[in-house]
Amino acid sequence: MKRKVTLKQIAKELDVSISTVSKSLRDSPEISEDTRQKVQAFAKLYNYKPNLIALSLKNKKTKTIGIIIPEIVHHFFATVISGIEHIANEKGYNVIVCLSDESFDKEVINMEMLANGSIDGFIMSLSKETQQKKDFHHISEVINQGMPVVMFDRVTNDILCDKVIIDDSLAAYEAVQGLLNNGFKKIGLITTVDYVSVGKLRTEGYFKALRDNGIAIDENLIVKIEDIENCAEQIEKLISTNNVDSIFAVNELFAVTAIKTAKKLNFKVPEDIAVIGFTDGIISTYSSPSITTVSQNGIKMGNKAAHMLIERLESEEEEEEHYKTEVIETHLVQRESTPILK
Amino acid sequence: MKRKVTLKQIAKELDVSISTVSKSLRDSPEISEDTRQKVQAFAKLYNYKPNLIALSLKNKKTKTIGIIIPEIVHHFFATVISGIEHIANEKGYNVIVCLSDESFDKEVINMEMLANGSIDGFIMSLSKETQQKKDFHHISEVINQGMPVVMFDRVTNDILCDKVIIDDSLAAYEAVQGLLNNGFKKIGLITTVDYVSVGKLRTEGYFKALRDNGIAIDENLIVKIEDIENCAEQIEKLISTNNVDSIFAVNELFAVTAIKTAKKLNFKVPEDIAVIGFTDGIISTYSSPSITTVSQNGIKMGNKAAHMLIERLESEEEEEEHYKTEVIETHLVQRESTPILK
DNA sequence: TTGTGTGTCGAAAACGTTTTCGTGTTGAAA
DNA sequence: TTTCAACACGAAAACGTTTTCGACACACAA
Repeated sequence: MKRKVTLKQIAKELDVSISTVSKSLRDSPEISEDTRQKVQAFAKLYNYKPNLIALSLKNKKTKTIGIIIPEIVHHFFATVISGIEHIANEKGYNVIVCLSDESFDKEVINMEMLANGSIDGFIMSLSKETQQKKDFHHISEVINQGMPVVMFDRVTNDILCDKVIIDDSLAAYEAVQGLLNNGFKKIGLITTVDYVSVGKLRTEGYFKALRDNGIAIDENLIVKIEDIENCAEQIEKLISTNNVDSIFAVNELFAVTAIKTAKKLNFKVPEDIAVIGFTDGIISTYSSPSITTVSQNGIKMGNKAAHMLIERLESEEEEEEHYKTEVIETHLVQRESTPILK
Repeated sequence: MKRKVTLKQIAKELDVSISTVSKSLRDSPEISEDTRQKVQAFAKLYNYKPNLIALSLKNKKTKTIGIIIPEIVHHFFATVISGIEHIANEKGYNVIVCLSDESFDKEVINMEMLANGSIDGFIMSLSKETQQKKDFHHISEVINQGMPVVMFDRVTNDILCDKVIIDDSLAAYEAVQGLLNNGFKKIGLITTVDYVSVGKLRTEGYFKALRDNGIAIDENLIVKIEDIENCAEQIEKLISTNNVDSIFAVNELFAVTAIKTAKKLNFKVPEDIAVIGFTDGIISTYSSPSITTVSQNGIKMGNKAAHMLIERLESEEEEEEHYKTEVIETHLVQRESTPILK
């Protein structure tokens, strides 16, 4: 077993100083052709590679991006990571991933941990608990220390920083409008509890679409799901006791559960009940029938977030208070769970 | 904006030496009660936290685990990461994730990058291209430098290190045996090309089950899929031209595609064709019909891999050549795509 | 001979820690 | 008064880099 070789060892072997070795390897003109070649040959032979930790310490830059997300076993978040990683890699950055498990405490702990030198900046999406508590001190603290933060998807107005989002409300509006355009009138809504920012926004889009079309809002058609484990029961109640002609669900899981439940109750999808979901993930593609859904391009969000963060990291010093919010466009992916919508 | 405070700054403010500050914060008995309290109070006030990069350099330990996987938008790999992260977090480690995108070159580059000091050890699963080329020099090099490596799922016998796998062959055998026990005779196989280690092993399990039951192997019933994009065509050909009574697919995607294709061709699942998949992911659960499948507990694999790596990292010096291969148990999850199997 | 470059190189600081060792002061024992 | 331990603290090295600055040798011009 041969341990990694250092500048010091090379210097000793070749009987020159450490500085000479360093300069030789960086092709400094200070060094004579002779010694430079000698050093470079030796370094190559022993496969010298500079120690990145030492460089990080010296440069006060780690070339590493910290990602904090609620969970990773989740198609959307996985695609975002993929999008981030791709750009990061391209620009010579590594990516360190921490999961909050939707817990405020874990989010705080992870952020504080990473903030102590391990990374140059954050890309994050808020945990449910954080959104519920509305406590963002850990984030503002990090920003105050001069560490850039980019938030995506689950963001908050209480923090000033770069953000990447979709227009959740508009996307939901368009989906519901699509149903209305095609004659659907009793549109059920399956959504999350209000403190989940994106759930709330999508719900607002649903409201607005109904309002704009002069349709009264029927609270009986709305299901708010707190615990995903037993969402099936609530959905079954919605479908069986109200004769909805269609359903708008704020995520894939609710949508596929709605379809399975409808089929179980002997409704045909889309003939008896049309279903539109949100987030174009693996479920929507492979469900039977496949699900018409609002695409939410995680790769693009990740790409954009990484670009924004890296740009801020590499721009000459902090041009603070010039934060941008990028909106990634969405569109309706038409599949089998609805008739073709005009 | 207040930057992070260092020992040096505290020392200067309090007019003591850096060593005194360091010792005070670590409750060294060398320091008088007075100064210790004074320093600790000051440190708390300014929210001092030691710089982890400096500690890494000093201790030659980063408390970070490097993960290299082919892709992250993949339910199984995501669960493994989740499993790793959970244990890592528990033990005070961070996790840095790199994606090889199934490319040999990216795998090599990422490994070399991380090996230069950024991490203490690797957990990895081989890219397809690496398995095809059978070139593992980058891995043996890393191991040679004294950095522990734990491989999972897609492993190779050419490298000696800790491994976490399932018994792919046995699991496949049992699945196929399950079909045979229930009277199925013409069992189609949808598998990958041979160089994918797990695909090959699962194929072998299929062979062995047929052999043990005295059933001749019919090459017409076997589809090997190279490119996942157009697997539907090959599967359609399998189903339409051979009257298979059941299908064993070596992953979820093949299984769900088989079901969709069968339905398209007006076969009923499971009545006309029963389908068993591999890997209990999101697709198997939410497909219609839901898919009977071999569970492959990614969380457990991740947990185990993390435990093995951390144990090796923290055991007193290298007790080399004592590598273990852990086999995670699997079992058949019975769902709707098959009759109840005895 | 003196002075001025020029070409090569090394010493040392810096990044932020921890830890070993040395040192000065104090008090008490001899 | 001398000696010695105990106490409290500081200097410095070490981790592995990069970079600034100074130094030395040599050649060439004045």
